[in-house]
Amino acid sequence: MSVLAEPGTNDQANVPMTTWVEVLVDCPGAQGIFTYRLLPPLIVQPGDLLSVPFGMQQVGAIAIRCLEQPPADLEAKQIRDVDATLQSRFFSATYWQLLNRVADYYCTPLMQVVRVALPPGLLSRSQRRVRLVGRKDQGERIKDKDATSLSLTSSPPHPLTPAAQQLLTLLHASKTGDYSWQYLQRQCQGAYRGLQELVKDGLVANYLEPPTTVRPKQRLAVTLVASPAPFDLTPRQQEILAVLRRQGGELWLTDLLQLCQTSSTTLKGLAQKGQVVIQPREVLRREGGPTVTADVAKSLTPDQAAALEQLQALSGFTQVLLHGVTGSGKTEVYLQAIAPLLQQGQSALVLVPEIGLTPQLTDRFRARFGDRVCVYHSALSEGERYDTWRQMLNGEAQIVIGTRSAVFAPLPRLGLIVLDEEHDSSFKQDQPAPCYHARTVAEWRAELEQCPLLLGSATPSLESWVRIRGQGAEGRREERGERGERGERGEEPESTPHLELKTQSSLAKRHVHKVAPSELALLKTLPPSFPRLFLSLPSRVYDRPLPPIEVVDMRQELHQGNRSVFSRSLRLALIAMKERQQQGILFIHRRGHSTFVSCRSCGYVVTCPNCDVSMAYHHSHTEATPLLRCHYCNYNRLLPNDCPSCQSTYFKHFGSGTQQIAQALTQQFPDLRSIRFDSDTTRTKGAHRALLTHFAAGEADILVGTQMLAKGIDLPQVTLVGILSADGLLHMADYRASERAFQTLTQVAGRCGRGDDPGRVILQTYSPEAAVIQAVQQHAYERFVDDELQHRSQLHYPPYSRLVLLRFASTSPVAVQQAAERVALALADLEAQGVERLGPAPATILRVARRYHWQILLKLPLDQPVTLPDATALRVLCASSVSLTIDIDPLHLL
DNA sequence: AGCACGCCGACT
DNA sequence: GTCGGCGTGCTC
Repeated sequence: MSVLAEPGTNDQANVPMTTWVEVLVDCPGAQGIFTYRLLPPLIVQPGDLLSVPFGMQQVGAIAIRCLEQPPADLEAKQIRDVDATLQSRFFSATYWQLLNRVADYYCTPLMQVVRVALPPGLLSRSQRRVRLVGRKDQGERIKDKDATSLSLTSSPPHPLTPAAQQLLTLLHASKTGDYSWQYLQRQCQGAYRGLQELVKDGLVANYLEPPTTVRPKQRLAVTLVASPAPFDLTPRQQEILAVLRRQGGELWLTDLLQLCQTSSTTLKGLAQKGQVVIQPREVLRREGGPTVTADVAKSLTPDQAAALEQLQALSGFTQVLLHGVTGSGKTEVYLQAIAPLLQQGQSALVLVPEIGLTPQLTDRFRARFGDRVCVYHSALSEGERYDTWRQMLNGEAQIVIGTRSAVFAPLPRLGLIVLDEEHDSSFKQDQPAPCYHARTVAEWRAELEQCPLLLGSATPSLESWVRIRGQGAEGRREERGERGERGERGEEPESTPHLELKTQSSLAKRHVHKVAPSELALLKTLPPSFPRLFLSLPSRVYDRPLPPIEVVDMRQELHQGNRSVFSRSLRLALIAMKERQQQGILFIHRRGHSTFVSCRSCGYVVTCPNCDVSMAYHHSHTEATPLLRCHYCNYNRLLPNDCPSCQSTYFKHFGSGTQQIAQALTQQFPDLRSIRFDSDTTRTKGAHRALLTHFAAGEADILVGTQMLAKGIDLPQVTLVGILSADGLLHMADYRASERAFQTLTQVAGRCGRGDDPGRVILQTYSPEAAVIQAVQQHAYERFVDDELQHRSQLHYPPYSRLVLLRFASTSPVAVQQAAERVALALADLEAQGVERLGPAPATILRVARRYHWQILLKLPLDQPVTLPDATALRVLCASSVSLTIDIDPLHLL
């Protein structure tokens, strides 16, 4: 029983008789609008997701506009029929505006944005497959006289070419005698010719598998029907009815079968006699977290109470920055801000950097709000994601906790969006387009939905800081970008559900095969003035102090003869910690064992065959086979015994990673038990939670890990944090290196002293005089921000400019370079508009996974509009082997 | 994205 | 001469 309206069930009478529909198809390179015909039983409205035939295949599409007449410029025979409705009525007017804005700003075709907004699998396409004909198990046995020709051993009408033979062998090897055409093409040279031959001989069939869309999961339920008992019931049947009655009259078929030890035939008999009804029911696949004990609102500190009060006084769109030091109880503020909304029937969206890292946050929400909390992230199975998404459409107020893609969750009546740890860079997508930042999208969404956006962090990003607090301590510069007119976007007339959905620019120019705007419209928009609010939680709950941070100069350690990775301070602190039966955290910047392996004799360094990087040494325990792993493409190889270059046996590894530290720890502190917490040990589903649970249960004394430790985990027993070396973070060739270092170090330091026992932090470094280290030590966020903003402003980096990164990639080193140079030429006249161009230049790591990378970085001024060439126009300049990605507001300039 | 149609090098 | 490579172009 679907909770969603079926197409055309409600106001059918109001809908004009439309028999044609204009759609956007899910096919890269097929931008623009296509018209389809609707055959009578189908009724479609703008925003419905459809399945349509397109060329040779079957693809997903979105209805944009309904027509009462076929377009004049198309012949009737050119128009094909809509195949089916996949999902009806899910784009509200504001939601549609949001998607358009994202597509527009990030220079992405609208359909790509729709794709990230939908659960995966909803828009699937048909697949070309090849299968053996006449296999016994396929019940398609061919007449006897032909049977000999089907056997692999006997000869077909004529000898097969090698390609055909190879295909046949492949197919015979498969259990089903069936492969996707794509797979066969990869496996076999000249596959196309071979296939034609085999099809002609009738040995294989080439067919199109229809799209397999995710659907609601159905289970058979057995329901008792009140009816006079007939006389012919067997004792077994009577028994079953009795069981069913005792269980409340309704059970899942499988449960009933198990309970009664009976067969479905027996049940069918009962159904035939009208005693029960067996019918499919929709079930929700939901990720069932562990059951948590309910809790109630905690009493608030004065700071928390003040923040909450101001939050609750808000109405409409306001951007709020909640700057709360580590351990200041931001989560409790979120929880109490959401509680009344829920009671008023409003929903809330909570975005977190990585859901696996914060099982505790999810647990707290579940404890407070029970099953009105849903999690939504990419680690869910396709079915779970689909069901959760679909359930949001049913209109019940709820809370969704999710990672960046959840910013598109179709929640009804949004009352609040929370972005926790808003400084975290995983809110930015940098792999497939659209390269969106969830914070940016959340801002638009909050504006469109007229609700507050709450950004929370102990170390806010400079962008958010400047946006909400203004230009910095001395009212810096000429107040760039602060006095823009209000963006016109918010004032667009809202389309009503029965009107067409507007795509920003496409409808006017049908058959111009571009939906992309002719310029990067966003870049012309100055930051509009908007309501904003700054909230601060300057101290920890229960007046717990922030942990003192002791900076240890590792150069001094070395001078005084300590060559260990543990300074004397850290060593003593570890021993003291163990004595007091407390727990600690050791932070290392790098996973694996050591950074690279090289030959002492000739200097040869083992590098990845696919990428221009050295391979990392991985050695989990003494008996394990040592491996070399590329951290860029995950290529693995065995550690060679001797140098591949000079055959010397002096092979040594340099630098230290989590594995090595964990080993050193067990060597030097045999009674300290440690758990490694990095992306190697947490790769599997639920591993985060499991490791944290073990640690919390006291099964280890020390958690050894990487960046992951910095992400909001709350472990009250931890009293010691050791930062093995801060230097790896400091010396990154990136304008954000300082900001990131400050954030990571502050966050890691903030993991201790969250319980009743005070904490302490030992920060080891070779550059104790670095400004970042000083600022971290003194918990001086604002001073750090002011200094950093000075630098950014001098160098015209964000937030005093906006960056656009053009990334070129290709397997051909020549083609990428040419493409980058040609595009650079095309961008030459931007200088007149005040744009700074850096590059074209080879990327820091030229080759990753066998692809060569070049890039161009543009710095756009904030105070003057810029018109960039159209994205598709730039792509035309590149050879077809070159892919061009446009990354707006990139975070990583690798 | 697929898949077709259409133009140039190594084979019968 | 043809076969068979894959470089452009279209899909309502």
